[in-house]
Amino acid sequence: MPRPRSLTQDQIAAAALAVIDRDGLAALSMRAVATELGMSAMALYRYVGDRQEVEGLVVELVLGGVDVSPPPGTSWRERVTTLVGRLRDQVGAHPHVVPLTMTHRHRSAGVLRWSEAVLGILTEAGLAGADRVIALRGLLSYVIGAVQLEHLGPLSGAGTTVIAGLAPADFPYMAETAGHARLVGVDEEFYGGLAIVLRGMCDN
Amino acid sequence: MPRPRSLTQDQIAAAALAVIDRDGLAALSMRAVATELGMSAMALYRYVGDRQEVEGLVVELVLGGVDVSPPPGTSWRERVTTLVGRLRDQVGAHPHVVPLTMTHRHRSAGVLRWSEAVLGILTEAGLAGADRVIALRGLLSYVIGAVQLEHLGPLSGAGTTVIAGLAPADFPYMAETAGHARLVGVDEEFYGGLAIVLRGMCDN
DNA sequence: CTCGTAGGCGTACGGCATACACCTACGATT
DNA sequence: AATCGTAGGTGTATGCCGTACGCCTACGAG
Repeated sequence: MPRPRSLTQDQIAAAALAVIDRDGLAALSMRAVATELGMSAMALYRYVGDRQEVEGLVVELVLGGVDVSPPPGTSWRERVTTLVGRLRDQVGAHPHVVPLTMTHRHRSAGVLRWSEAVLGILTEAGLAGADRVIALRGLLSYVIGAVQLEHLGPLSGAGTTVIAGLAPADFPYMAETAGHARLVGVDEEFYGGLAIVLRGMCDN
Repeated sequence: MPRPRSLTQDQIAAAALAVIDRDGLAALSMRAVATELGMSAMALYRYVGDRQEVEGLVVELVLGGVDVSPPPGTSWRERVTTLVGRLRDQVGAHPHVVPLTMTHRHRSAGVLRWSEAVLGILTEAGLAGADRVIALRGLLSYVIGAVQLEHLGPLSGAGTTVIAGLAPADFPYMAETAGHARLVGVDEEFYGGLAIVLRGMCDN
């Protein structure tokens, strides 16, 4: 009966994501999102309960965009690798939202869809019961950790600074490893780690 | 010559951790830490540059407390498992700091010491070069992800809410897995996933 | 005993999330 | 076509936050 809505939650999510992509996560505020939409800050509260909900919408926008259709691939490992890679790419396209993805991951329907797809493949691989639970959880753990390691890692080489200022002689393995690490590309590292997890998951 | 310092960075870290443990991460503020120490907020700035540095000190306090002395154990897998378990326990003792550990992990000398110890064991296991880089990174990814999954998971069952409100029929595997998941304890889940990673890391 | 240094504090500013009261645009009803 | 109740949008205000700045003063070296 009354005045119709002029905004959708998707538009709010898109505006918030635009702010984050452009100005960084620290710049995300109700005021900034409202400005992005050409409205007053308080108008947003007709559509969301609070700032946390906006963050949740952003995560859903990013994670919900992952294609979970059955991927091609001869082996189940290849297919899981494809799904994992798609998730990684989607997050990688918006690196600033990484810290949000963990705090809000559990509320995302997108993650649920993705997990469902992965579970289907794991089932085909012969996993069931507790083994399958642990395998999914292990895989999810690896992906979450690896994405973070990749995107909120050194952050302008601060990590190297710590190493350098801390008597390299006391950390012979780390020093040597750092040398090798520079030769290993981020993709190789990510998919290499993934291969480890998939290899350990079951025998066939 | 002048007035001596009355505070150490450790005391600041301990005070901040006390605030976090008692009132949650959201309650961490310069004012709260200062009150905890019986000082004015601005007095803290004689010891730290900004709030981020306080957060870093907290992370270092938590992560630096991990015992990295060579653990007993017959196989290298058992020894790595011990080190990983110690790290998990330390974080588990202060669950509210979990979100901080990722943002500040790369600046922590404690993580460096831990990594060094793990690298030593991996080397004994016969790993070297790029393989060892990838193995360490994979292990770290798993630990980071698993700890997060464990501690900022459902958060009062919000995750289950999403599943329940989203047509369980569309997620047959998830529904079935949720049933099994309830029977798998958090420890079993964590160490089961870890075993997967360790199994896939090398052959011997 | 004196004095320079640096510790500690009070105040203030700009920005944040958001509660609340208000005005008003609008579609359903007459 | 006129009316009216509802709900959208806004302005204002409150109480937090981090932190810049300038002051006072406790202190140890001389």
